Amino acid sequence: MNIQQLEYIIAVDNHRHFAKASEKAFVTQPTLSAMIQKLEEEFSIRIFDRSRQPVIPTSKGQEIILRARRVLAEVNELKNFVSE
Amino acid sequence: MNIQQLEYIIAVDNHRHFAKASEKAFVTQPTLSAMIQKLEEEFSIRIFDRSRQPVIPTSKGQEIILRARRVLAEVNELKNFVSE
DNA sequence: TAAAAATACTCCATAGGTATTTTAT
DNA sequence: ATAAAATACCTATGGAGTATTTTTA
Repeated sequence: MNIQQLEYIIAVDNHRHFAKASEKAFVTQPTLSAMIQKLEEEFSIRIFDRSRQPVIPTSKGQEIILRARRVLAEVNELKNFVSE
Repeated sequence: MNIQQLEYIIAVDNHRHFAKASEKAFVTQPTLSAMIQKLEEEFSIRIFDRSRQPVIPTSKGQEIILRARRVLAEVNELKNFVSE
């Protein structure tokens, strides 16, 4: 798990669209797809259901997204403190 | 910045000793040193004062360590949720 | 002078890219 | 037929190691 992967899943949750999320995250669609797949494999959990459009988080995925947001909130607090 | 770097600075804060911290973090001393240096360069901040033994955090370093602990606490909550 | 951290390399894992294929609307 | 995600493959960065040198007690 890394911070970028958490940013990627938040971007997908925000846009419900891998390609759009990848733009917002400043990476290509295959990179974002691969990183999210890697996270899902590491966790042995499906975070998003891609079998329908728009892409939607699974119920476990929703819980993970919630916690990922909390991690990133603390990361941002740290970054903000450093850049002051 | 990555999660491991935050774990490394916490390990150093806990042991006030790079070599001991590296053992606890299951990496070698040069790896831990390099990763902390990289973080300090990225932040343009000295986190630890190595000019005396035991190694001691700077005042800014203390604030960073405090926030790093909060990040890692949320990371652990996420990991615990996943492995249940 | 002994213990600790820094430096100098080498290596390899993986994050990221481009091109293309598969899948869903 | 078209838009979206997955897959295949390649590259480059950087995380991690060993060996050695500086630096501090």
